[in-house]
Amino acid sequence: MAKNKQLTKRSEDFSAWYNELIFRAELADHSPVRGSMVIRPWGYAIWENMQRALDDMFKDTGHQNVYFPLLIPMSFIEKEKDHVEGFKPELVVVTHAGGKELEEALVVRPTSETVVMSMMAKWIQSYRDLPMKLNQWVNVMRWELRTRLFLRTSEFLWQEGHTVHATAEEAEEHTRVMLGVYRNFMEDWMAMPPVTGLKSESEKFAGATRSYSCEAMMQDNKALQAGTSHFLGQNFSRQFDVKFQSEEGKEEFGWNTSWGVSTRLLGGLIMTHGDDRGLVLPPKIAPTQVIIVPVKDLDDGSVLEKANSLCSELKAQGIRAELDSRDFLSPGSKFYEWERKGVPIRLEVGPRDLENNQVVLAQRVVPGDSQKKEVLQQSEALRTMSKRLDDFQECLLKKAVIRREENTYRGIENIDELNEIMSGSGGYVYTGWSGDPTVEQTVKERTGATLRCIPEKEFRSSECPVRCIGGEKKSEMEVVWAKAY
RNA sequence: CGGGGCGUGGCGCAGUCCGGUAGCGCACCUGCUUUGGGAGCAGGGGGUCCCCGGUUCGAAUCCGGGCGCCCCGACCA
Repeated sequence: MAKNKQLTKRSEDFSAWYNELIFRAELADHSPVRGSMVIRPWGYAIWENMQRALDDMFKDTGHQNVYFPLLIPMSFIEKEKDHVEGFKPELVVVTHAGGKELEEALVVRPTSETVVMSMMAKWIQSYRDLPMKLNQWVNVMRWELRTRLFLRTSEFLWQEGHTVHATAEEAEEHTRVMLGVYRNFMEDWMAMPPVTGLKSESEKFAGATRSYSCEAMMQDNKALQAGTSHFLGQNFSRQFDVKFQSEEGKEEFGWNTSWGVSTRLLGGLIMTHGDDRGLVLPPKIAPTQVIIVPVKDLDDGSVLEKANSLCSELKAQGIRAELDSRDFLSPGSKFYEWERKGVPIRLEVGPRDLENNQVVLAQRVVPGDSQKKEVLQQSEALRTMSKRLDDFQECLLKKAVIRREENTYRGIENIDELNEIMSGSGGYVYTGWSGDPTVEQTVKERTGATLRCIPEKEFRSSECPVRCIGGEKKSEMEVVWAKAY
């Protein structure tokens, strides 16, 4: 009977598992408009926790939040040549308003570099106004032919940071600082360890001089580009006249950066930690960290009373605890529901526990994946809860790092070998590369893998490969290949 | 945009070949009994069968046209 209540297994059909999980965990739903989604309360609560953590990190690195309008004049988008070419196919354009055709079409923002720069040009006079570091939390729209909840929808939520600096060095440095912020956030909060590095010319942001990215490995061994940080050079400054007077009194163009992460991170979260029973949430971003389920209340209501007091005591410790007091569901059905939704720890309280001052504790994930419940003294449960949540968080990160390393291949020297890995289990493959874009193209065509990034030093192999994967030339750098979302 | 599949209570489907009272599971509502891993019994509510047209005494079913969604490819956070 419980058969159709179970998720499709990851091993059977990863993609079906992903979709089902989103519906069953009540994270999101399809909207009436093709390709866009509704984020439901549980999914949005997770996003809010992520936003809060990121926002604090942005503030700590000297940024201020702003809001720029949804509509951007078409002419703005067209100013930067590469930018317009990159975005043109995805633009949603407003041509009519107030019952009349507009004189100039307006674009629903696909990203806001152009409008932000146009305003910054007005606000910046001298080097004393620099650096200017702004961020906004907004929705953006890019018309997509093929969409998937969280991973690729026509409208999505994100933050976009935009900064102006007096020197190229400072801007480049800031680009990397923000890449680091993203990486720390993904590791410390989401337990989703990315490989970070530089994008190749063909993969970089439309309009950027250089793009850096965080590439997180999903459980199907595909890479998810989970955050990007761009050094824009003076490309936008020159088009939008972002000028300042330097200390020496000279007029100069500002140097820009932009960087963003989106609700796509939620897709990454699902595919990093989710299992065949449902979502698994890192405690730090879980809307509910501990769910308390009362089992069979007594006539005097003492079970519910005890459950309630445990909940208050956990809350007093700053733990996000909730009591599930719904009386029309059986305890078992609640267990499944909260597991599906990924709550890290569950406490069960019943008449038996009342007598012995104990409580039954079940963790969503435990080392070794056993599903054993523990019986604890109530005092001990209260005393150790915070540490358990920390350990849980740490355990998820460790598991994810191990999984990434187990599916990483080094010392691969030719396309055939790479192809063999890609047509099998997949994963991250490190090889040498001459820097020749035709090699990149060939690899893509023959293996389905794309050049994810030129990794930062700490990810590189101890010995740099000597041969380019293309075979003919010498290797100039080490790169990471993977199939990608 | 090319290839494939599907549109039937909220969800998942059967019924379509061979036209004849619109069904099943889950969910939902009411009551009683239950409650330590998806409760049981009894009763109940809910459908323009994607849309438009045609054939027919009669269409979910046959014919014509349209629309939508999903999957697979090229483009993308």
